[in-house]
Amino acid sequence: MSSSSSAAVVTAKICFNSECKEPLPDPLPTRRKGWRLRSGEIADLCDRCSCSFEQGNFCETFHSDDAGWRNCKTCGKRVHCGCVVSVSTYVLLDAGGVDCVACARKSLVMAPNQVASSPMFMSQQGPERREFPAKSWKPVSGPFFGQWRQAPHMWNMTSAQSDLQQRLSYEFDRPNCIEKLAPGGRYSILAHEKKFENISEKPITGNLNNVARERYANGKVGIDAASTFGAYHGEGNADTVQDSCRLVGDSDSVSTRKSVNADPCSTSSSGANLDAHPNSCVNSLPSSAIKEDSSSLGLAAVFQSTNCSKEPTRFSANQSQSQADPLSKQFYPPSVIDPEVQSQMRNGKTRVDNRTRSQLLPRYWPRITDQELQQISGGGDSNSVITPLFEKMLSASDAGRIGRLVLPKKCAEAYFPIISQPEGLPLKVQDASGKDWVFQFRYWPNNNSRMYVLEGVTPCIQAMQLQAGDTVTFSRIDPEGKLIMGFRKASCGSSEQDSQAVKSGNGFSTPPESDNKGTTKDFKGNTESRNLINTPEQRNCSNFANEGVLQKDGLSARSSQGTRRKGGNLGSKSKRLRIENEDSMELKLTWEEAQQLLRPPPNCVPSVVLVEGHEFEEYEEAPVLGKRTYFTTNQSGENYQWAQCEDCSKWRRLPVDALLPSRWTCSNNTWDTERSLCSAAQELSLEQLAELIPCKTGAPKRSKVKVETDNIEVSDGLDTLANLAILGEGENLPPSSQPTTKHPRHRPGCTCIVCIQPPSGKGPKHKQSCTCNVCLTVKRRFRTLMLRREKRQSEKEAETARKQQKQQPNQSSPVKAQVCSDSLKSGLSVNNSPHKAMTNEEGISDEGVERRRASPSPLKAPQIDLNIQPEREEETSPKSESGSMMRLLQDAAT
DNA sequence: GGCCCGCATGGTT
DNA sequence: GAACCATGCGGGC
Repeated sequence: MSSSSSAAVVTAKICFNSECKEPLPDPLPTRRKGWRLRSGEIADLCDRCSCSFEQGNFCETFHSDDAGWRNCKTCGKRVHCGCVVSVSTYVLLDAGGVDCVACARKSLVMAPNQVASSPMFMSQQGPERREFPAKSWKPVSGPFFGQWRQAPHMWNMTSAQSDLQQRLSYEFDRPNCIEKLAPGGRYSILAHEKKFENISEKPITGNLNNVARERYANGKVGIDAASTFGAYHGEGNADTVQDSCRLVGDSDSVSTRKSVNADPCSTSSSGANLDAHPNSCVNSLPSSAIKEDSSSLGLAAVFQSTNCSKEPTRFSANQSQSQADPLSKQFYPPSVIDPEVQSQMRNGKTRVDNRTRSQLLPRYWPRITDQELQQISGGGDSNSVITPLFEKMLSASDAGRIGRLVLPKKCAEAYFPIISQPEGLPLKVQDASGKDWVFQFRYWPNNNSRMYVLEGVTPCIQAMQLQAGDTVTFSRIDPEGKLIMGFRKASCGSSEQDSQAVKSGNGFSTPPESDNKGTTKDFKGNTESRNLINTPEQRNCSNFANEGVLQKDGLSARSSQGTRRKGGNLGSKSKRLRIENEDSMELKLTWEEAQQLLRPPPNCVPSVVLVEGHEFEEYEEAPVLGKRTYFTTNQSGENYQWAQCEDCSKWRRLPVDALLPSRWTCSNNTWDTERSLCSAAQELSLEQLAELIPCKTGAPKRSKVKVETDNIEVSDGLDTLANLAILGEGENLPPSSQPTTKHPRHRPGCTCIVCIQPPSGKGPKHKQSCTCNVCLTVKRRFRTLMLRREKRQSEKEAETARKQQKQQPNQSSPVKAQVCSDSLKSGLSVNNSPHKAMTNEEGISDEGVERRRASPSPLKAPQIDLNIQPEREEETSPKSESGSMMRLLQDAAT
């Protein structure tokens, strides 16, 4: 970006200063300060002129006799207002006259009536306001409180200045940013001034002022880059962006238009557009440019209204290219900016952006196309300048019902108002349809840091029909400073598109942001990527979906995929999800099995307690894990159990009440001395055992193992339970014999039946007063099932009873009293019993209840038989006792 | 019991 | 190893 590259316009190798024209070495040894030419290039100056320019006395040196000198209204200092060199050293005052930039800055900072707020601020009052001493923005009263206007005295500032004001309000005043600035960063007006020292060599005419005043008079606020650009070029009364664009386009080069129109490689400062290199097309970017740190986080673009887009010069020469070139349609993180431009930006833009930018994860870099931007601001002010800020792919929790969108910290701190209180601020955000949403921007303290969230996003998320994996984008429209929220659906991205996107690799729109390494080549071959955007399918997908910045293209899909964390951030920290869906299922199943392995603690004498009339053995110690056995009944009805030797794997028949340790061998077979040695033959063949023990045949749920491998299955269950036990205590005990005082549903020390009840139903039992979840569930479930069954049984009877009731209406009351009495006897609370509730609610007649007293229902018994399985009894015989308490408890436990 | 709020936890970068 | 951030979880309503 030197004059040598535009020799047609600028005489190469001589100082650009017409007053000097000193020959320049070729090539220039170092980069020198100079102002920006209309072509976007920087005037090359000799050492002396460059030094003078840099020191700010260029005009005094070379233009002292020229017209345009004025005095600062505040300090009286002479200010040259007649040339581009000094264009950024003064500020036009509303009441006329000028202020030198130093005084302007003072007033900017000091003016008490110009306490700036975030353009997005809703609350114009309040403590948060203190955090915005920045000074150039203030709210404009009116219905659209989200719109902000530049302070009147600054209205004549350049767009870059105005943009600076905005960024100042967000960044400059942040302590951290100040801190970053401290080492020499000049993130101040002067910083921007510096940049605008490079505007153009063409002398400024009065048009600039006129333009500014006209815009002021017309109520137009802020001067965008385009108008400024036109004005700076003295192209006449560039009153609007369109005008300026046209003027620029009429007289300027394609590169100029590109710099204004399509070059996204500009900073958040509108003025950065002016800095765009004429060849700043990403295609031409050297790879080094990509690797270089950018100088700005924000990406500014002059929004071109639809009518403006009709301007032939707006898109004219560029239009086809623009449409054909996705890169020209997209906004790129500054890292793709021409390194020279970056250098320029660095000169003027401070290190804040550099640092912020470098700290921002690529996944948050905005990937908004200007197509989207146009949609964002569709119908908006054509003067608007859209600055894509950042984007974020919605996580499951973001898109969930909680309504909290977690904001990347860096992004929140860079682009949203500073908040000092966790309560934060209401933040007004406009979606692309123009609908305003108000979110609460706040934070939570988190590990000596902050976690920023937007609360209340659910309605917006739902309105946009977003879900996890979709991407929301945040942009800012200047000069209003409105926050714009767009979105991009991930669902539309097809694999084909993805592959195309991969092939095209069009810069930041496609690569997985986590992969910076790919960005270099990603900036090549973007034509293909643009075609991708314009495919009919994509157009369909890119329908604005009635408002959103909807880019259902492969780019976004890839982006979404790319942003996905390892293991995916969709559906949550997927590991947890996997545990829930897979491991926990496995755990649950093995737990069911493991319950059958529980044994009463050794050398522990139980105490007998009554639970609703039933005796339970209470052990002071938690149960231990025993060996799994299988209960069978022979033809004579005799019950016994089968256990497998740990050593020889032979099956031994044992008494039904035998309780085996976790490791049981033939030598422990005290019940059958003939088979107390592994050498002894097995009583039954494996085939016979397979028939005898159903679980060996695969009939039960998890009996997919053969007899020979059954111990493995048992071991699995043991291990599972042992692991659970290990979580709690018993480090010195072998896993299989550790007390199981911890398991998923219970607390340490729990003595509920699940923890202590052996599979046989014998041994430890829970307290009558036990209030563990399982016991309560058992009771509740029992009652519910009983009542359900009772209800069904009595429905027919109830009908008959009603008929009888009609005939004998006076008999109902005594019956009801009797029911209550029975309920009390049964140990159920009358008042709280679901029995009563259901009875009453379901309208079961008293007659029916009375009849139930005579039925074989367990409720009629004085005490509940917890061993009853009403579900099975419904299907079989009410008197069936086949169900076990353990089964019921297991059902309840699961 | 459900929802919301605020914080804690822990996986990921 | 620190920071970030997605999500879990407990308490309050």
